[in-house]
Amino acid sequence: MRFEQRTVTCGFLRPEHAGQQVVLNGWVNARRDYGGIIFIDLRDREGVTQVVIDTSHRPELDEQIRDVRSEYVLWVKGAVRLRENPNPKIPTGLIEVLADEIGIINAADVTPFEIVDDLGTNEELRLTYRYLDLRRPVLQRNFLIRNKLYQITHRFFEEEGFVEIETPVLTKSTPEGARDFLVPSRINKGRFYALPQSPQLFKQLLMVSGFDKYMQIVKCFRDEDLRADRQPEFTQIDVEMSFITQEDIIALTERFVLQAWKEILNYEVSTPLLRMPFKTAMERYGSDKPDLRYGLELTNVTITAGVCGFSIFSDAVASGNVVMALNAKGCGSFSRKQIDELGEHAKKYGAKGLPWLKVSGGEVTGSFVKFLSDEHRDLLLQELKAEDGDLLLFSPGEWERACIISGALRTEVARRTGILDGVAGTYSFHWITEFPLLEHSEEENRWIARHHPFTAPMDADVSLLSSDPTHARAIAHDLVINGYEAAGGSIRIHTNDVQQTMFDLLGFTREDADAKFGFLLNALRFGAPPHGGIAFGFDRLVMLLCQTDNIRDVIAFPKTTSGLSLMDGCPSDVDTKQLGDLGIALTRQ
RNA sequence: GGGAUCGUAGCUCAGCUGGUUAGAGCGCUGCCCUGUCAAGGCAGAGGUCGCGGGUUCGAGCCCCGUCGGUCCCGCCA
Repeated sequence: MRFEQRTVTCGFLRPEHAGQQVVLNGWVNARRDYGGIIFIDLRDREGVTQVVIDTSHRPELDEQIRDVRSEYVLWVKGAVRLRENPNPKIPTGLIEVLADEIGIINAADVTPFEIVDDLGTNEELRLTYRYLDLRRPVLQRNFLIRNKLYQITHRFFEEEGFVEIETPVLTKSTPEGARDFLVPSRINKGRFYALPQSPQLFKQLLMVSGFDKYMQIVKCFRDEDLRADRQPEFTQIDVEMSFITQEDIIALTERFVLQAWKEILNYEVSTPLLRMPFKTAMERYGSDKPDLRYGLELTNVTITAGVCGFSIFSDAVASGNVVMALNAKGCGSFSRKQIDELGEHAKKYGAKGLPWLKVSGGEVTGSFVKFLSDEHRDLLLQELKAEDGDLLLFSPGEWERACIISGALRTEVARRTGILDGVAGTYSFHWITEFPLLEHSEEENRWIARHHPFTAPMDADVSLLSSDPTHARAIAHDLVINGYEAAGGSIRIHTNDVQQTMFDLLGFTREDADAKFGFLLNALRFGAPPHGGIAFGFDRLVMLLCQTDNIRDVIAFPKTTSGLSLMDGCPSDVDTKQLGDLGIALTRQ
């Protein structure tokens, strides 16, 4: 099959090229047939160029392109000329190519969906034919942005003196944290590798080795349930440094984000970024990754609520719980049905109900107003700065749970009132710091690490480890962008004894700790430098840069929420020979 | 593990309280048309209502199961 190679792409030509002879290669985006004259829009990843077939100019072409339909692959040779009727909607809209010769490079069946941007097609079909979906300009743009971020990342960290080192993909399964994807070992039957949830331990060991500044763009794997912003395999920018403090990590991260947003979006991130302790974030926004593009802050009304006479509140407070409240500004017009829907939303996060008050025309109504004295009612209104037309939503409960419920209501109210739409296209960057080091697992009835068990406690809180572990804070930092956890890291424990103490606290026996993390404990005995780092969720950064809230829009071949790849059909059955080689027998088909 | 929601033509959807031959737009096929770019006109083809079972005189619609998509809670050190 003969075809002439392109001399320009489909996005290249402009009026100054008029008169030039060119060759285009591309896909048929659309065909408009007028009998004597036919227009073909030819598309490649750079753009679309209109090709004109004029039968009075080249009568033989009419027969040649008779069969040409959408998504055929063509080569076209012809002269560039200015259009009679320009199309201002596309960059090449001032010119067209008058075809002298056309060849069909390959035919195409009718595609299962049209290759257009404003596609209503459901994702199931798009993922089944992902290679066609990826022809759509909107997705092509996302992957060009993704590529830009790869390049910026490598350049930035290179210039900062970092060295990229690859860590293993076949690693040891560790019990803490997310479920591992396991890989059976054929040579060592009955034993398994695990795919890394992150290269955490390897990068710490590289610090012990003296590599000082390490980075890697690396695939990580977590066998947990999926979400709109979560895939089982994902990419992170993994960073670790020695002889540094938390300030160095924060400053480095800010320089990186500044550069990425500048180069890709020409957006000026104003640094230094706001920092907020975990506790403040929870109290004011009900989240450890609050979206700060809008206010709508929460209020802790525990003191007033405790004595207001409403037993749900006073009982909660009497048992050591709190009452958080949200003033949903201007939502006083919400119907009973809408308020009930908010209540249902709150219940998803563990609320038992949703007490509310409404201020309308100087009148206060609500689910529990009859239990309140005028004095306590007015006090609550005052604390919440309630004005006419406001809706007040209350969440009694255990502190963190009550905050989370109120925070979920905050987000939902922002969505329903159009506040979220109003901030689309803007960015808010900030740090959350001073995370609790530990949290208590009811399920396992022991302490578990909130971040991971290698995170160092804040110097001021080291003594709390033995006396009051709940209140020990970690030297940890999360970068939050528009309500997404975009990066997270910490200063690590770099001495054997503190790491051992941590494992003790987490309920590991010495033997356990040794069996699972002995190699780390050993390494910390041989002169480990103080170190720390951060890991960026690469896919989430790309999501934010592309302004999509679906992680599948920035991953070329993603899985569905049940972990399937609809295109190639994995995970799939394997034959018994393969299983036999691995020494594996299935208990159930 | 749990909740919500969806599955009808190639695509997007409509289809009332269970009742005749399941509709529309786009796409597709054919013909016409020399300036369109969401081309237009005329004609036409195209359906196992995701799958299996049940209730009923009768099921796209009701019930049970199952498969798949999406969103969320739990989970995600």
